Amino acid sequence: MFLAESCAHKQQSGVCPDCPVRARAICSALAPAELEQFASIMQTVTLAEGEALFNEGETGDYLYNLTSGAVKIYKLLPDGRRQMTGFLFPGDFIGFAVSDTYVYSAETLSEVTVCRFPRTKLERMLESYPHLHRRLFTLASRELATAQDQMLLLGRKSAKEKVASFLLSLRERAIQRGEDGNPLYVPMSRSDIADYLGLTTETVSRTVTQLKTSGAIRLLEGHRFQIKDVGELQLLAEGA
Amino acid sequence: MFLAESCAHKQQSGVCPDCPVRARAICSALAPAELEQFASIMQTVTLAEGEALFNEGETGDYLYNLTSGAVKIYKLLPDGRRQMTGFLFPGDFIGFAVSDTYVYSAETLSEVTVCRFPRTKLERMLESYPHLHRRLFTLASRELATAQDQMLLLGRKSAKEKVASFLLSLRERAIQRGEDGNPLYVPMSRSDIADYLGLTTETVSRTVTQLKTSGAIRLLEGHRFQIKDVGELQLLAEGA
DNA sequence: CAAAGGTTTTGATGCAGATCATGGTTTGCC
DNA sequence: GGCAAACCATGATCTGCATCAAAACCTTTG
Repeated sequence: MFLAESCAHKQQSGVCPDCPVRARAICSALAPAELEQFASIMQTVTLAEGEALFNEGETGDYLYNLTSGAVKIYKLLPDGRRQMTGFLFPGDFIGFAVSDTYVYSAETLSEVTVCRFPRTKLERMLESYPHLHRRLFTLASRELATAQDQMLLLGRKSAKEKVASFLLSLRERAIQRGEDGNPLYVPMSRSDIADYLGLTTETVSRTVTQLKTSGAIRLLEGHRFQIKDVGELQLLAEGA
Repeated sequence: MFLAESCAHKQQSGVCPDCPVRARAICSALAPAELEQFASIMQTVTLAEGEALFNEGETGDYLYNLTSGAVKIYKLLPDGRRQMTGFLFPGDFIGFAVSDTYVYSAETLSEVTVCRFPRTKLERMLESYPHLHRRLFTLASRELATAQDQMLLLGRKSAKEKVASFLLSLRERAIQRGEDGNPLYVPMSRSDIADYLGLTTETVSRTVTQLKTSGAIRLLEGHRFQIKDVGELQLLAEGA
């Protein structure tokens, strides 16, 4: 059991354009014949901007792997207050359910394509490939670490620090996906960002204007941010 | 491969008093002979209140399983602001490192005993028991779900909602460990609670007083809270 | 291209919780 | 017993961000 010949991967996450199962996390650990097995239970689905993949509380029938576009996941309070818990990009998994229902809602930020796996079938199949759980564990641990960073941000950072940290972490992830991250594509609205950072749209807007005025960033056409001074942002992100 | 005869578990987490390896998450999936293997690389360590298990940034040489007492884990900003990312109780694992260094600090809240596993040895051994990764994945997924709840709390709840939610979740976990959860043992200081909830000690103190005055709770001797009205707290926790 | 509806920006005002300050209580230590 | 060091509670004041309001801008559609 080692890397499939058909597809020499350097990363454990991301999108693999060649394999029938597009997720590096899975396909880099399987032989071509095994891959076919997984591909056989999977469907490729395309969704328009603003569509829901699923809502919190629904039975978690499917697990998704995002292959293009971006997705937001969030939780709601009964009175409608919303907290984004993450933004997902190509290569990310969506909808691993601890219980039998989804614990958050997921909605597209752009047109997206996903690989959709029926949960029970997938879990049954995973039984036969126990080493894949190691990959999944690694992915979950990594997500947990970023969740902890986000707690630090939400609990202890100022508005300016939050926005600076947000832009830097988006950039970081873009770079990890192999993009150059500058200009940075920011597909989410002010209100999405606000709900991610525990702020209001007004405060996000004001803070972005401040960063623009101070010369750290510049807004370009089509949801793109040019980061003019990374060092400046890094200072702002941790309090300067 | 099924449950070890020596030890019939109902839960996937918690402390197993009978097994050499005290963690249910591990021992419930292993045969007695396999258990011995794990026990052979493990040390049982006792720590006094206020001692550090490790600090953020240090090389992650050990993984711990808590068998008695309580532990706090937290992250710091350069200027000393602190965010608690979790409180850990018997049965919980501490120190799974994504990178080769710890991504948070861990410190005891009381006298604790832990099982200490050298990380590289443990990882080498886990290679031979791939099905254990499934357990670990489940544990990590569960932690991720509580991290998301905590993000909702930090980003979108008021001080009163935060404190009420905190008490309820402590109670919940005490019950899951088999305690009755009322009166509730709260081993952490006001300042620890504040740093967990993204508040100041003063605000925590005032809010607790409010809950006391409104009759929802009562303070007892020895860090114990009597919860007089669970329903009231549940209403407060989500905004009422 | 005008009307309509959404999103972003900007300004004025308000307030929840931070900050600052003080005293009380408990704990440990010489 | 006395003194320092934590911890907790509570009052007075301040402030960063929320809220409220409205204008500017952008997108869609008839």
